[in-house]
Amino acid sequence: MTAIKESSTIQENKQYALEKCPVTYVMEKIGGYWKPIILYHLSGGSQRYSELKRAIPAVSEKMLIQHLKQLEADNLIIREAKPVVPPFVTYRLSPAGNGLMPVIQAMAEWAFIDKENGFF
Amino acid sequence: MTAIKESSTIQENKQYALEKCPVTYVMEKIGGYWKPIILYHLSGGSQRYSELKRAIPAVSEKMLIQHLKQLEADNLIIREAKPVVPPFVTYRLSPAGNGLMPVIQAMAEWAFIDKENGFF
DNA sequence: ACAAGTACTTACCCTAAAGTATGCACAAAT
DNA sequence: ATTTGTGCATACTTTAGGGTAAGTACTTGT
Repeated sequence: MTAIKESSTIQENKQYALEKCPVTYVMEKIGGYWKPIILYHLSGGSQRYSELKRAIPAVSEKMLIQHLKQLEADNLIIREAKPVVPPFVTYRLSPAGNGLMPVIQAMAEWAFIDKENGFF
Repeated sequence: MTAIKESSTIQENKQYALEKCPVTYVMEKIGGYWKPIILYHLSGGSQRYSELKRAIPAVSEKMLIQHLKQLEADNLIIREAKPVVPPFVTYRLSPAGNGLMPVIQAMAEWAFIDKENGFF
């Protein structure tokens, strides 16, 4: 699963910055490139693993589960597996994950405004 | 300045995803770990380079200028240099950068709520 | 008998991003 | 005369993140 290493200078410094800057705190949780994108795709309701995979073709399977596991560990999403075969696993937002929707929404809105204005 | 390479599989795939997912679009602009943090510190008004440095001690100088240059290139911040010595350079949000404030605000708010609920 | 679909896991490798360190130009202060 | 501060640039190394590929277990469809 390629765990994330914890020590090194940046990790320690981050620890310090965490207490000062709320945005830093958020970046620790959804700072990766893919996490906000995954959360966005879950904003419409629960999705199966394979649905997410198809919805985000740019992400490799490894990255997808890795980030799903991390999001689950951070209590942002909830995994539900039905004990059938073939497997049937769905992911959905937790209450805490739902609390992030204003962030994701704001992102989506800004993207549209930005495109309208031709800033790209 | 260590420029960012453009090609490779992920870049091409991102290109595709860009047209489908607004959040992906946003991540291309402020997806790095530091960018939202920098923007947050500029939300209170213009800051000198050295002020930013002190405000975000966890970031190395290299990362700081690198991201400031990228943010400037993406028209999210504006650099102003007074031709004096020692140099006097300030950074502030551009109109487009200001449009991102709802995102940053939403992040900050979520961080506070999350901490209150003891989700960490 | 074989392929296909599901939700992963694991291993190996490679590269982009970040760390570290140093240099620069110039002026004011000590 | 040396140090201090400013806003960077540049080289050199390390590491974390991601790519690719293969395997697993079990069932349904052909």
